[in-house]
Amino acid sequence: MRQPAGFVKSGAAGDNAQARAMTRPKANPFRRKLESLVPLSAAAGDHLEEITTIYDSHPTRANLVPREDMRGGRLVLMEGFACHYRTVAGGRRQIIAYLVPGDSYDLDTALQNRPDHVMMALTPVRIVRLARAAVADATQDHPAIAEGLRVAGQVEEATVREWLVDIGGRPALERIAHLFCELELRLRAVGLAEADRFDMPITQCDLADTVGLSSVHVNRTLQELRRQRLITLSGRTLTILNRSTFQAMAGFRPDYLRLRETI
Amino acid sequence: MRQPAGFVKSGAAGDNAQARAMTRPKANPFRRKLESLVPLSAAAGDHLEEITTIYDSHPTRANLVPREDMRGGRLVLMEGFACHYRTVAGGRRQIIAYLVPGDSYDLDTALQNRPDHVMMALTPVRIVRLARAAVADATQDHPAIAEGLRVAGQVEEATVREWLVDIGGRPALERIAHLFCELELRLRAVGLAEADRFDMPITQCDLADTVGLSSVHVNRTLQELRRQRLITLSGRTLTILNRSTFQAMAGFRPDYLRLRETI
DNA sequence: CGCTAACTTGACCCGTTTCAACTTTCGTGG
DNA sequence: CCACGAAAGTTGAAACGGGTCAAGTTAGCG
Repeated sequence: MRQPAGFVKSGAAGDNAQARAMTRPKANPFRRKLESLVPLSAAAGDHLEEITTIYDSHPTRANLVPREDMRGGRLVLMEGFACHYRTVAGGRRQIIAYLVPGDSYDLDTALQNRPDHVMMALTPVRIVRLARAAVADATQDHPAIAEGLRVAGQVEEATVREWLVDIGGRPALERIAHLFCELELRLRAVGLAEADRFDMPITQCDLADTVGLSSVHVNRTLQELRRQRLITLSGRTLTILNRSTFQAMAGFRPDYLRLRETI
Repeated sequence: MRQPAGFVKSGAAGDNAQARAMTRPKANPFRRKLESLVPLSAAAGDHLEEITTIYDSHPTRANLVPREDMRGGRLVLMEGFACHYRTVAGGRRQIIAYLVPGDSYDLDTALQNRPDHVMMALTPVRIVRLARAAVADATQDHPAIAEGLRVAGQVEEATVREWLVDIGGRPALERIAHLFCELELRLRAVGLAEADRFDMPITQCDLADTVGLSSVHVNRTLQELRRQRLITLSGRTLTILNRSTFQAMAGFRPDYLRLRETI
């Protein structure tokens, strides 16, 4: 498999309708994300949509947030996948966090990281850059938005701890399964997963750098997950075949994501 | 080796003077901790000392913060080591963070963790419980204190990410070495390490649960570190024999601790 | 002065890595 | 539109790091 098509092409006519439904959220993902964490008034939700209409596109592997501008601002991912990683002496790379549509992060805290911390697009992405003032306005006008962003930050922290536990001592099968459980819920929260099926454009190398395994072993583990009929993975579409069994096997408990409804 | 002596005995007469100097900070560790992160006025420093005079003691393995009281308060560790861990199905345990003297954490965020998140004393400890009002007063009277606590929180987050990178893909020797480098700097910052030597009361089982190895392998790795003359470890006293070599071997770079002077 | 927690050691086993070749997929340029 | 090239995925064989089990030894504390 190869890297996903760019937006120009995928936006063109002739697309498979189902694929579009799965990758194109019906509502603004930033709004949906915060709504998944805290109750939002219609006015607050509308406000979020208004400030996230102007975005720019970047291709796979683009380095997001290299510049010093936008101090105090916030980056919002509207479409595509990105990741936050750190390089280690020896050429290794550790992915620390994924960003999926609706996720955002503070540019100030990003800028005080070491230069070996990088934010990179894993697929073609669309991002909105909110200026400090825009964030300040939104949070002052709508306390629920401030609360939502605070909770989102706490979830981020909790997620890193969860990954630490996962990588610290679970065998390969459970590690990867746990990651898939998390992605499924996060994507479902913003309307990008239905019927336990979602678009998973992450390469096996990226997965390896996430869970601390070699890409060869990730490949074999994915085959094992398929062999045991726990998932299907054709093309870029991942389906979890029996959610409760799968979650139990992975030792996954969704509490740390703080979703208001976990379905 | 056995678990460390309780405070009653260690405070009694007949102690080795050097050992006392190493385990008894000259100044208030909470003050020193925040001073190591941000400049503090004398008034702010004195204020910190004033609010941390009343503490209570707990023995090794005591579960800290079980109660629902103290909402909005803050727990400050004044003496001894503690850790934050999570248990996993299968009996495994993953230590997520260490607390050394001067470290503190917010009881609100602690209380919204799952019940399988535990804060436990690794040695006999003395802790101060600051009520919400005490924290609010201190941060309002002295903005530098608020800033210091904010930075301390950011350092905590950065430390978890650092551990993730460490555990994600470094061999045993470097994993443990990296942890020792971090502990040395954190203890030095509060005056509990001198000449690259410090009191390391963490058992090999605890180390194992921290770095994601078996205790047997931790034991062998420690022997290997000694054999290579990188450290000495007699009783509970750890000495790093050649700091710059050791840090380089461990891939350790102290930036993430945000210490004002790294020496 | 014995009990118990912590540490140590040896042998064997298994999960995972490494290396290297090969196949498939897909984007691009001719 | 096809062919080429590069990125992604797949496979096998061999080596190794680390795990497990089980039996010790040491060292503090009561």
